[in-house]
Formats: sequence, C-alpha cells, structure tokens
Amino acid sequence: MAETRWLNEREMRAWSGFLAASALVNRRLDQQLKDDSGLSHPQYEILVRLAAAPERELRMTELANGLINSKSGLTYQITQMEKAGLVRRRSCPSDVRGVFAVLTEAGRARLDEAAPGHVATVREILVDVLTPEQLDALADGLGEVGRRLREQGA
Amino acid sequence: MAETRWLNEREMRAWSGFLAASALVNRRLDQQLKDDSGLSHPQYEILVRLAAAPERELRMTELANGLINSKSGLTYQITQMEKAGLVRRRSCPSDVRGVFAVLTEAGRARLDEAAPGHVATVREILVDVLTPEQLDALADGLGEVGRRLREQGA
DNA sequence: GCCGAGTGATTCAAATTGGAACAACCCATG
DNA sequence: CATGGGTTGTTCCAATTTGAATCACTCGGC
Repeated sequence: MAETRWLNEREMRAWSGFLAASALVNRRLDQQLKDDSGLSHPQYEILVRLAAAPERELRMTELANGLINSKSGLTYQITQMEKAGLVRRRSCPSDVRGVFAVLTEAGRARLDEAAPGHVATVREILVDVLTPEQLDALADGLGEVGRRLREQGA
Repeated sequence: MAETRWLNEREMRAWSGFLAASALVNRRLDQQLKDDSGLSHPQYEILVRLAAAPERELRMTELANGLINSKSGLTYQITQMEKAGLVRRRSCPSDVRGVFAVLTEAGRARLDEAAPGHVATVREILVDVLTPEQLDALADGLGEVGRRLREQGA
C-alpha cells in the first residue's frame, strides 16, 4: 500500500465540518418531524417520494434505491405506514412478485400538514445559514459526491 | 403561521445534494470500516477522540457530547469495546459517579491499523472529489451550521 | 413444456438506537 | 449538617435497522 496521504488542515476542516453537520442536521430534523407531526425522517421521505411519483405510487425496489434504508428496512416502514393508513400496497398486475406502495389520501394530507414545518426547519438550520455561493458550492460538490457513490454502489 | 417560503431551485439542489451525500457517505464509511477493520463508524470515532485526548482518556459525558449518540448508546458501545479490549473503564478519583473511558494499547493499535484505509476512503468519496474552493465553502458553511446547532441544542 | 439463473419482496435473528426511569452522588445554601 | 436541585452513568424497554436466508415468481434457452 502506498503511504498514507493524511488530510491537511483545509481538508480536515471540510471533512469534520461535513461529518458534524451531517449528524446534527439529521438528528434535529428527526426530532422536529417527530415532535411536530409524528413522522420519522425516513417516513417523511417516503411520503415525499411517493407524492412526486406518477400516479403517486412506486415499486418497493425503486423506493429502496436512493433511500436511506435497506430493502428490508423499507418493508418494515411501509408496514408501519400502512397500519397508520398513510400508504397502501397494491400488487403489480404484470409481475405478481412486484408490489407498489401507493400514497393514500390520508398520507397526502399528512404530508401537506408536515411540509411547512419541515421546510421552515430546513431553512433555519441549513439553507438560510449559507450564502448563495456556498449553496452552489454545496450543490455542485456534494452533487458530484453523491453521483459517484451511486455509480460505485451500483 | 406566516406562509411557507418553499425552496427555490438553487436551494433545493443544495439541500437534496446534502441529504443524499450525507446518507451515502455515512453508509459507505460504515461499510468500509466494518469490512476492513471490524469497527463500526461510531466505534472508530470513539477511538479517534480518545487517542486525541490528554492521557488518552475522556469522561463518558464528554464523549457523548461529541455528538456520537445518546448517553445510553455510548454506554452500550463502550461496553462492547471493553469486551473487545479496545478501551477500559476507570472510575474518577475525585467524583465517584464519574467514569473515564481509557484507550488501551490494543485500541491504539487497532486505530493505527484502521486509519490509513479510512483516510483513503474519505479522500476517495469526498475530499478528492471537491475543488479547494468547494472544500473551503464546505468548511465555512457547514462549520457555521454545526456551530448553530450546537448552541441551540445546548 | 421444463430447467436454472436471477429478481422482488418478505421474514427472521441479532445488533443498535434513543428515551425514560433510576440510583448514587456532588454541591451550594441555609 | 440537613436539604433540594442538578449531574453522572447505567439499566430497561420498545422501536428500528441490517444482512442472511427464504419463498414465490419471471425469463431465456433447450
């Protein structure tokens, strides 16, 4: 193995800043959502993705990809949310194995109810803290980071 | 409640980029550490913090405040790591309630062993992907984000 | 039509998490 | 020196997460 290139000070600042912000933001978000609307962050994201999807439904696998959970974790969450009436399952007509998660009216309503507080929190803890230049740097830089990780992982 | 200021496109790009990168980076890091050295990311961070501390020991509360996890989570992790011989507990002489977590030689060795691979991964997935300007923007912007969340949470 | 590889989702056990409750303790104050 | 308020770390518990194993099914080739 080649000798290790340790992080210089600039790199270290960026790395530990990212790590800390990542942990703190996630924790705060989770807390706000749970307190304010009884949803966990993963559940909120599921609702958002379903709401944005055509017909407001997605295959389980599609939902699991690009989401924080593993497939089994998604099965668990969808089961919970189905009990709560936020989504329902619909089996795929063309492939008996396939399952769609469908957003219900109640799920839609719950999302509409939770969204304003969520966005306000996102602004408060991140978006409104950054300058426009920093926002662009984040979008460009982290966008690329995400893209590469998606390719690699695939 | 004032009407919601939704995110414009620039803000949305930054936010979802951050969210996705945060999840993917953490997952990747966890996986690399576990495969490569049998440590979880939380455990690795505990080792790092202890190694950097004077006398290579820290109070439980100080460790927990670092943002790893809740106090009870830390108790659990330290117990696991103690079984593995990476740390040991030492009760505080001046305060009977207090407990120090102390890095053992084995823990030190384990960290030295894991560090190069960890740093290489950090470079590969984040640091070397960003331009110096983006690194600075990340450090400044997210540094401020973290600072505010720390104050608020306190 | 029938295998064999691969896919989609679920189930299961084990690990981990956070929060509330708890016991033991420090300390400032009266 | 007694007391009440705040700390410290652990324990208990319910919820969640993950990976491996599993079941049911599709598809292409023979």
